[in-house]
Amino acid sequence: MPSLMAEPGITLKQPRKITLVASIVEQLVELIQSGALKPGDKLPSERQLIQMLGVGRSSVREALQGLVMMGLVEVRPGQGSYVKSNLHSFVPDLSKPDLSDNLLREMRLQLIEARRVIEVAISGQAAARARPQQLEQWRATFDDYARYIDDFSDPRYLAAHVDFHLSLADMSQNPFNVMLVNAAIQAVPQTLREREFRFPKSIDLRQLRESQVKLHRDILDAVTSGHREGAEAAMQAHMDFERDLVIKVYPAAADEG
Amino acid sequence: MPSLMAEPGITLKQPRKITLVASIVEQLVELIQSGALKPGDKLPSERQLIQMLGVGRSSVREALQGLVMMGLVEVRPGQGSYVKSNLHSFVPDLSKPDLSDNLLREMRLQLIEARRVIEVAISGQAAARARPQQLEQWRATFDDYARYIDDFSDPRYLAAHVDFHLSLADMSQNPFNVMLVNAAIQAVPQTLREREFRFPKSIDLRQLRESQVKLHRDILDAVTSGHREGAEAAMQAHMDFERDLVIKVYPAAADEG
DNA sequence: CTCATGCGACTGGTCTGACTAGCTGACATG
DNA sequence: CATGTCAGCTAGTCAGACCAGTCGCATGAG
Repeated sequence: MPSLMAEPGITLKQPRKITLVASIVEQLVELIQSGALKPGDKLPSERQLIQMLGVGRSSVREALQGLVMMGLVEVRPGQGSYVKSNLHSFVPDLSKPDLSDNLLREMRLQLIEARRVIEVAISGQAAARARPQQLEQWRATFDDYARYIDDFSDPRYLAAHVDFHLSLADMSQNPFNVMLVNAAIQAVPQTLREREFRFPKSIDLRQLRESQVKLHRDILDAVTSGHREGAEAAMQAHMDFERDLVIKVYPAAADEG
Repeated sequence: MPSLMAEPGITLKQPRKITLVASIVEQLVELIQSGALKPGDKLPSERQLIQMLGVGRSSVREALQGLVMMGLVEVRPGQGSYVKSNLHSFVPDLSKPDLSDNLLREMRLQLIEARRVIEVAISGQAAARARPQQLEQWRATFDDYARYIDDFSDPRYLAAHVDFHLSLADMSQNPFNVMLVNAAIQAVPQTLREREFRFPKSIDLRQLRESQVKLHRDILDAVTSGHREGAEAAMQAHMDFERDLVIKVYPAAADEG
């Protein structure tokens, strides 16, 4: 049989194989996010879900268990499963293609606003507390970040970028900061990952990359040199840049009630 | 048969009923938190776990699914389950009784430090953005908080306290803030919940409660009146108080390397 | 000897059916 | 009308079966 190796010029994407349970979780989360299931609502019983979904009970139960762990759902034995009633705001799914550009823009700005608060503070704390060995390793992470930035979808780039911010939080010597940054990063899934970047022509990609590398290098240098205020300012600049980028890429629409 | 109703002077606590799955999750989380299972380590296979635990496979699988949702574990079909390798710092479990008082003190101070950053910013934003109807509902939450504070372990008190901070985040009109506050609160489990409060005699409990109610009322008033700086200052004061309380309750030990 | 093949023993993924325990509401009984 | 009972729901758990990947090792072809 002919070899499949080294076929030139073709790239195959491995098919999105998803587990049954994950797909059930996905559907239920979407129902909650979309508001079809409101806080306090009763979910269909397990037996009903089995029939509606055409799957086994174990799959349904594992999916529900997942929702419980996410804090979205509460099960009451003998009664049923309910959407948690004290769900305040639920973070919208940025990956949903039917999100209007306006809403998407809004979400990204909100996320940047929230991240700014914690990242700036963390940056300052890291500048004051980072250990030499951590700084050394962090620089290597930055090098990876800069090396792979040419392809925004390169997993190595994405991993290095996430690692850059997580390591910074780690250097603040406060594990709860790591937790918070991690939570925030989890909320950026499709913004950085699968979603295609469709920049307007007015954006010079090469210059964009250079700016971003510079902004990160500034953070690196400021934190490394131990200047608290400088580190905070550098992170502010990074966040300002991201905010302005979102504003440029998603120009404000004309509507608005 | 004699009536059980209206027996005066007795209070019954409902027994802590826990689900099998929850107990398995608890055990595994503890193994990871304690470091017995390190990032990248392979968990026992499902079949091994059911023998070790003496439970059915569905229980084990649901527990694992929970760990996956918590982001602690990753399952690779055909290979096994593994502790996620990119766990940077893992938030220590404040409920473990074998944590030294020193470490416990440290953890609480760190959590307060992290919360201070986000809560202060959120408080200011909420002051500027809260909607009248939200403020009205928030006041009701505060009333509950103040009403039930006499018993720190009363679920209604705990729920109201959590709700107070979540609602504040909600009023900042940024869902990601709610997410972050929620994450932080999740990290305070045993600090506020099951762990018994053992205050030194030097602490006047009645005065403590009064102070805490006042601090929260100050936040409520400042946010309600829309004074951004005042709201931030009130939250600062709240966090300062909590920090000082920890310092008082857990006096610094003499050791330290 | 080298390396590919293929088999067997593992892994998790899913389904089924059965049984328990707890909740709820209707209905019969006093 | 109040009370207690019971039938029909609910989730919790278990056991066993089968599938589909993965991995390692023995075996056989080159």
